[in-house]
Amino acid sequence: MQMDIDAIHKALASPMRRQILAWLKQPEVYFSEQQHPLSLGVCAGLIDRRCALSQSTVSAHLATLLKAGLITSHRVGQWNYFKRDEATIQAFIDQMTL
Amino acid sequence: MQMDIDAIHKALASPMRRQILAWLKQPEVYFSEQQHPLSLGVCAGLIDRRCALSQSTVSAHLATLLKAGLITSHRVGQWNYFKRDEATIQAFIDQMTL
DNA sequence: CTTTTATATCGTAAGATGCCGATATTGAAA
DNA sequence: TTTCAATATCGGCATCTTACGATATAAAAG
Repeated sequence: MQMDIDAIHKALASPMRRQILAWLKQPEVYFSEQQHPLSLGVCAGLIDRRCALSQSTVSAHLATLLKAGLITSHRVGQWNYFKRDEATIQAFIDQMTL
Repeated sequence: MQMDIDAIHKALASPMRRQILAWLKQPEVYFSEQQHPLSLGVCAGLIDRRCALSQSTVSAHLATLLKAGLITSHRVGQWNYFKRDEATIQAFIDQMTL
């Protein structure tokens, strides 16, 4: 599995992005209000609401996490669902000898 | 053990700093030319030479790693020796659930 | 004391990042 | 086909980061 180690480290350098990743780890805790099944992921709007930031800024953070491969996105109708990419996350931790 | 998780992530966001940490993992491989015992650490000048960067820039990178607690420094005469702080590094990896 | 060597710090410029509001896009609904 | 809702993208600032050369500091050497 090839990863962009540098993109991942840079993505993780932001507290907000680490927070988003943490929230996505327990969607049933942090996003229980979502109408659609959480198995799809969490839609951008709900993540927005948790961050005290503008919609455009949160969208950019999600794009950064996505480009790093730490999350995946899945569009359904007008919603875009995001979830952790556990395979990439685990692979990153495993190779992370430091 | 309290760590500045954010400072560590930010320190690791630079490829050059990750490279320095990697070199320091095997000083006998990368800094065998050092006259003084490697058990002291590796002196700044030798690290300088490995990086294709100015002395002042490398000094700043070392300061960043130091502030994050990823390395320690030890001055002896006119030299400043740096070595990895394995305890902090390991503690960081351990808490790194992501 | 003066000079040399090793390293840190300062001032600065270029580029990257983070944030915003405004606008574009996409799909659903009326 | 107009409108609405969800999200992405754009343009613009402000701040942070990285790099440099120049200078300061500290210790050793002469």
